[in-house]
Amino acid sequence: MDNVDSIILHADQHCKARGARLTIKRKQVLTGLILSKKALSAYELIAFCKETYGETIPAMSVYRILEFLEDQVLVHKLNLAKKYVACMHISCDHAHAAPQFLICISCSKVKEVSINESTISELSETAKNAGYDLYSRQVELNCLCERCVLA
Amino acid sequence: MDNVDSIILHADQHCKARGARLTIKRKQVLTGLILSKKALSAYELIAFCKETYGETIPAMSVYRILEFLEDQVLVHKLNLAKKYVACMHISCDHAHAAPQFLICISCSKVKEVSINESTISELSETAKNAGYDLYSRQVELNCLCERCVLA
DNA sequence: TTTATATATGTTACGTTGTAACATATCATT
DNA sequence: AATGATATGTTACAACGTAACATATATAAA
Repeated sequence: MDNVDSIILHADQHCKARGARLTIKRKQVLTGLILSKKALSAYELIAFCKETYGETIPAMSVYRILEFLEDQVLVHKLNLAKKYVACMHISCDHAHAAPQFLICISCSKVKEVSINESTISELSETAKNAGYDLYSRQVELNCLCERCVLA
Repeated sequence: MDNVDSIILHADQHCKARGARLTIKRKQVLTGLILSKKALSAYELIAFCKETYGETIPAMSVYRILEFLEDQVLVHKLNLAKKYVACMHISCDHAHAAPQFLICISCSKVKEVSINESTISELSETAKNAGYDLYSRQVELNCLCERCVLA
């Protein structure tokens, strides 16, 4: 899988272009998320770095690294699941529509899809009418994936 | 505010009709949520019961009580905020549409509104097309309320 | 190159949310 | 009063997350 390497390289350039640095530890954490088929918690990422690189990154650092990766839009935080996923647009440079995250509550598999503009504006309108402003256009939904819905 | 008492009485009858018991401690916790202008955490409810009734309810019990109240659809759990609110339909018996919770991330004020059937089915369709089944029709959105959006 | 400055990471010590496993108390019925 | 079901208490802990302060590493300027 040197596909990962090319994604990392791309992310590296993306950071440089924004005047930010994708350090080794940041790359390690990001690699964990890219390789994972599911959302991972901060502590699962700590375990990954330990197993894969022999690095013991303290929790505080991992949270800081995840925050950095979020700021670079390389990673999304799933507040519902308290886990993290690599952005599905990490390799394509195009802009990001409002994301809808489908999170399997059984296996943590996550799919990031774009929300219809009409849907997000309906949600936003409904909120507006109630006197609330959407803080984020990210919608997270607890689901069951195809596999888990059978089990 | 004997309005609260009448709500509690109503909830009591609602539970009885379902063969469940609204005990004193359950009433105390529910009262806390009814009186509160905002979503409360389990530990905030423990503090409320301590202050208001002199009861020190252990965390384990409060979580069990909240689960009971959820089962009776008297209370909703806001997974995004890790807090709880009284159901806004607690006094009216009519059925519950898919709820959309607007949560102020600054002050925890929450408004529960019904989602347009079209909106929820769009979300559900999008999920379906991606191979996911919605586990719940509850949508939670981080917002800023009118007051906090100014500050 | 060395110094200064900003950026990144490490350390310690906690706070919050939540639960497993087991014990006891309270209620409803015979 | 005895029994069985329901409700609550106790202890001990796990996971998530951060504040405050210390150190290391990179980058730019002298």
